[in-house]
This record gives sequence, structure tokens and C-alpha cells, in this order.
Amino acid sequence: MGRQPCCAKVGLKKGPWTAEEDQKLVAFLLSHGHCCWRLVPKLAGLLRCGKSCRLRWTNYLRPDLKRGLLSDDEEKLVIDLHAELGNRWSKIAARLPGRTDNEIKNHWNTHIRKKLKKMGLDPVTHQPVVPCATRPDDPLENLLPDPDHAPCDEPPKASSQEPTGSAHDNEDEEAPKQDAACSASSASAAVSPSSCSSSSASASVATPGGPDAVDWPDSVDLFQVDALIDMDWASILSGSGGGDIGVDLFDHCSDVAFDQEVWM
DNA sequence: AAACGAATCAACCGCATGTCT
DNA sequence: CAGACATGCGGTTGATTCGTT
Repeated sequence: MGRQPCCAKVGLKKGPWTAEEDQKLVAFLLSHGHCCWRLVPKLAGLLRCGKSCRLRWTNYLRPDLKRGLLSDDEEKLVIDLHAELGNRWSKIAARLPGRTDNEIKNHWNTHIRKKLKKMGLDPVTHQPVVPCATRPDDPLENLLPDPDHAPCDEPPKASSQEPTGSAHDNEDEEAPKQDAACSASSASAAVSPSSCSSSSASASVATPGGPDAVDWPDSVDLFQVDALIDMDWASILSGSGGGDIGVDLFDHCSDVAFDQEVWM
């Protein structure tokens, strides 16, 4: 049997999220945390699949997200970590509190890669680029002005990505638990550890961020969010009797001065 | 001011992995 | 142990924004 698609695709919305959808999702997650993402859209009253909700929360709505360009220090760290870990964006993001794997991946592809190339470094191996002329077997590529697409710029994957299994096996041991707990790729982890959420959250609030930065009100207590994430879902669901969870989704939002207008 | 191309980034897709029964 | 299912991850796409002509 093939696996079920992540959601019954029929009737589910795709594409950019509206402010109203964001509001529903945030209100729901702040009130109840999440148990299984598949149920979140249903319970929050969203016509989205759980995957989409998770992604939206992880990459955009989480209260501890920093917004805006990576600082020089962060960029340096990303480069170092990439040299160490390869394209393991989630692992890299885990070492940068308040940053998401998607954000780092995008930043890498749009900014850092170019920078490294300008510096004459191979963005994959982090070694000085070997001139294509040394590869006479591919005359067509040698004509390309942009090394981006030249094969000589793309060494065998194994050279930079860890040899299958090895790095994968080690990385979790190498990464301190604390850092892992700050993982940007896990919504629950992202808001739960007090050590990182408190620091990164304050940073995110303080950071001017991009124009569309999610401006979380100071009154959002991330420790409280932490607790919410770990709520007793069994009881919530058993009392829900299906779609109706018996809780006003926006009930708790007065506490956090929830205002989507302000965010956007 | 309009048209065009490049750059950016949010979101999607499919596969991998972990967990449960 | 195998199959089903949920979640996580990395690659890719496409809409939007920005800069240049």
C-alpha cells in the first residue's frame, strides 16, 4: 500500500497564507500547542494540510524568530558550519537561535554562495576553486562565464556532504543537547527550552527585523508557550468530540495583545 | 513611466526517518 | 518483523520585489 498523501488534498488551500489564517494558526498554537500537526488545521479551522501549518509556524510565525538579514557573525558561523556539516540546514539552523533552516538555506543560495565565489572559494568544498581549464574534458563548461554551473565547481557530493552515514551518525553526538533543543526545525523545540527561547526571543523582539517581521508583543511569555506546547492533548481532544474543541480560539489572545495588523 | 531581467524568499514536493501497532 | 502513519528535511519552484535600462 502506498502511503497516504500528507493530507486529503481535496479542498485544501495552497499558496500564500493570509493574515487571517496566520491569526488562526497562531492563536490556536499559543492556546493549545500542537500534538500532531495533522490535527492542527482541522482544530484551528484552517483549510490547510498539517505540513503546511508546521512549515508556516516554523518558518514564519514562531515567536522566537529573528527576522532580517543574517549578521556578519551569523553569516560567518553559517559558513563554518556548512564547511563542517554540508547542506544539513536544519543542523546549521540549530546552532543559530532564531533562524530557520529555510532562511539559512535561502540566504546561503542567494548571498553566501556568491560571496564565496567572489572570494574564489568553492561554496561546496570551501576550497579555492580549481580553474576549469584543468578540466579539458568538458570544453563547453569551460566557456561558461559563471562557475556556478560548471561541473568543476561541483565536486562529487561525497566530498563535502559527509560520506553516507558517517556525519549523520556523529552529528547528534557532537551537537550539545542544549543546541539541539534550540532547533529551529522543530516547532516544539523552538519554543520550549527556556535557555534559548528566552535569549533568542528577546533578541527577536528587540531586533528591528525585516519589514514583515513578526512583531511579537512583549507580553508573550515564552515560558508560558513552552507549557502550552506540552499541554494535555488527550483531554483536549477527548473533550472536543471532533471539530469543536470547545475553546474560543482567540480567547487567549487578549493576553498577548494579539494584533495581526501590528505584525504585518 | 514602462519594460525587462535579476534577486529574493515563502511555500510546495517528495523522500527519509522515526514511531507505533 | 512488517506495515502504516506522522513528522522532518533538503531541493526546487514560482510569485513578488527590486534594480536597471
